[in-house]
Amino acid sequence: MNQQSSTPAGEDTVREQVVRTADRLYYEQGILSVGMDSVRDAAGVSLKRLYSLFASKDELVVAVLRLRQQMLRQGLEAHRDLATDPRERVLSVFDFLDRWFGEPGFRGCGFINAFGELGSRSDDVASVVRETKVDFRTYVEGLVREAGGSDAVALQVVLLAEGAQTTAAITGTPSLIASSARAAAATLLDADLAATA
Amino acid sequence: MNQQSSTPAGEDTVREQVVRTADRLYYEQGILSVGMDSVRDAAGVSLKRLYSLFASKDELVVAVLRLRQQMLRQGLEAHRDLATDPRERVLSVFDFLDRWFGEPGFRGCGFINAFGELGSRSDDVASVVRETKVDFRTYVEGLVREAGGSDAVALQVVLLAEGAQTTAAITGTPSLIASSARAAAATLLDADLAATA
DNA sequence: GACGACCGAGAACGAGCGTTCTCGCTACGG
DNA sequence: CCGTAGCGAGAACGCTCGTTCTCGGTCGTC
Repeated sequence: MNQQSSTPAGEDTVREQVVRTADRLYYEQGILSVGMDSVRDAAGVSLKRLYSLFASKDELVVAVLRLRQQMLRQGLEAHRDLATDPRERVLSVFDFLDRWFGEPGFRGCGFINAFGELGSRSDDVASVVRETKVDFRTYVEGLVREAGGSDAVALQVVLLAEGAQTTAAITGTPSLIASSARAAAATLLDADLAATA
Repeated sequence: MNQQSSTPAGEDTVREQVVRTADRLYYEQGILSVGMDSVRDAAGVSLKRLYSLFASKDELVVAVLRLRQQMLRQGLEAHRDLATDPRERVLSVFDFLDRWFGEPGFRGCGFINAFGELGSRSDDVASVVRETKVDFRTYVEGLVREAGGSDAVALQVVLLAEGAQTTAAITGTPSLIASSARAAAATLLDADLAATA
């Protein structure tokens, strides 16, 4: 009990801690394989407290996905901000993916996994996943526009990124996948710029 | 009882009928949401018979995925054989996808869905999915080679196809996705041919 | 110092489901 | 005509897991 708790800030911290713990377990083992008991044990809170923070497992899952969405966004933006050239800023998406794929414990896109596990059972989960994918597409469209590209090529870049994630997850040998997708995106972007010029 | 049964051929037919029925239910509702009872009801066989044909649900799932792999292959080849130009034969992959995405009840790639649901629980299922994806990649590499393209561009075509499936499944609005991926593949293939020429 | 509200730990409950068991019928062989 | 093997229908069992309940202790308050 190293938490003073009982302050509103303490509550927020506990909630965040639970979400982070659940995210890790869910991503490692799959959402359906991780029961509330496991979350309780790993997060060190009681079931009662768990259910006072989240009315149901569904709500916890949604909170986890929202956190993950936020972290995804931050990772993308961090890599984007390393580049100044608009073309490079588009391609930074694949640098981010490359780095991610190489991390130990990479198990594919958490949103796609969640959709596969729960998409047909929970409308809330399906909505959050869809929302995230729309966000990602909008993000890429922004970068591509700044590079002078069309929304059509932005969609193609999105398809490459999604395909890279799926393929990296399933084959388990993601070494060349992100760089291959990056090269494809560069070719498509350059062709689009040449065509609309 | 319109089956004379007791002949080996009859057994095969029953088995096939069960696999087909399970495939439909699994694809529509997700594998985890369909119990053996539902398969029994829909296929019109007893549980005993079900378990005499398949030792476990896992075995049934693997059989379903193998059937689906076969049907996928046949669909791809049917579209491929409509074209004679090697470049068009590569792009026929996306004509197949376009047609598939437009079908009522399209719910994404059954293998990716199965992997999301069971990949972390059943090694057999994970293996079959991986195997299918490797097969697909090999198939595309064959087509691309005949068009004079490299394996590198073949991988890029695969990434586009995978990304199209994922995106079409999650957004639920697959109208422009396959044609967009097709155009991207054409651009990449042409660029590769020009580069290696 | 006593009382009451709160909270953690874990038991308990109920539903879903994979798998097996039981029972009764049917059909075939002697 | 009888016995028996096989099979279909569905009950039953055991496990998992989401959710709720119970019990005991603790801490703040009068």
